[in-house]
Amino acid sequence: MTVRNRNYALADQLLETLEEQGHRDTEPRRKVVAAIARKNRHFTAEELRGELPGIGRATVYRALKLLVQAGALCRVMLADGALHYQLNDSAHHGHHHHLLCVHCGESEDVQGCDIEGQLHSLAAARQFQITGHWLEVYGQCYSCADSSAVPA
Amino acid sequence: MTVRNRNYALADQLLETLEEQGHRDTEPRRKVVAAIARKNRHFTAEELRGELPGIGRATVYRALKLLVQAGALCRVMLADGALHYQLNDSAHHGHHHHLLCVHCGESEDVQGCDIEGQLHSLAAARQFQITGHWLEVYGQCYSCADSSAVPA
DNA sequence: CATAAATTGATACGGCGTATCACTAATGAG
DNA sequence: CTCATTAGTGATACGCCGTATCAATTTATG
Repeated sequence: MTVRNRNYALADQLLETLEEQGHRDTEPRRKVVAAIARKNRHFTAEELRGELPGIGRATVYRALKLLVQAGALCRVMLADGALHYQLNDSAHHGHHHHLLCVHCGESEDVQGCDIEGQLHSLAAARQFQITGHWLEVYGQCYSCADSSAVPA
Repeated sequence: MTVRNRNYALADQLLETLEEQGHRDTEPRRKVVAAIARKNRHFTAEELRGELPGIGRATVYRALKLLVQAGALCRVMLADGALHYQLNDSAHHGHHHHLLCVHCGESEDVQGCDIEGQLHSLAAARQFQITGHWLEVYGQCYSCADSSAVPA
């Protein structure tokens, strides 16, 4: 499957997700979703908007919100506090975390971590009922750590 | 020690911390620090500012930034995305996390959690070098969970 | 095709933090 | 103590980001 086709398929899938939630299939929405499907890393709302001249700001933000609600996108907080969006791997639609490379911006999903369990046992001791949490992990991915090592 | 005296002592301690960092002891700064010392829960910059009429906005924000840098305050992200500030317990100046009650706003510090260790072993398997992380835990504290239970 | 309902996008607003810059206050040397 | 240096102040304005509003448009559906 070519990149072009993969993106088309993904875009269609995203649109379909929205339709399943009762949202209409509109021309601007199609364009927003297509632009998102082309992304291979996390992005900001404004970045996306810049790629969609002629489409209103509110429309872009609305689409992002709907996709987050539908679970197709997730919000990622970068180390500098900037909010980014990232396509959810279809295998990772549930709750997961990210290893964010502060160097190249790559992110890896973390699924099988037992942080929940640990938090709950910790909270139980204090009779605190956990309803949710937010975790971001920052660092360097393999290739960035490798290339920055031993510059001499 | 009375509450009043405790607050004075804390304010002095905060000012001293700033002076150790090479910052001057100024009248506006003193007032900001005093207002912070009076806080017994997390607060927003604007909330603090509201309590300091006559003091410039920039001054309040600058003081907050300095205190965060000095480790006397920490930034807390609430579940709704609002950034709050919270006095660091002098025993908790190092890295720690919070259990935030979304009901009453109380927060409890979490020190002895092994999340770091867990993250590192997880990252090691992917050759990802962790340099930092951000974790907030949301839920209900004991008294809020208690009072909201069995309303009948 | 006609109607009802959702969507769009221009505009404006609001929150939040920071840059600028002339003015003021604190500090330290003499 | 006095003066010069330097940090700090605060009014203002700016910029980013997200959202409310609302008239006009488009979509879905009977």
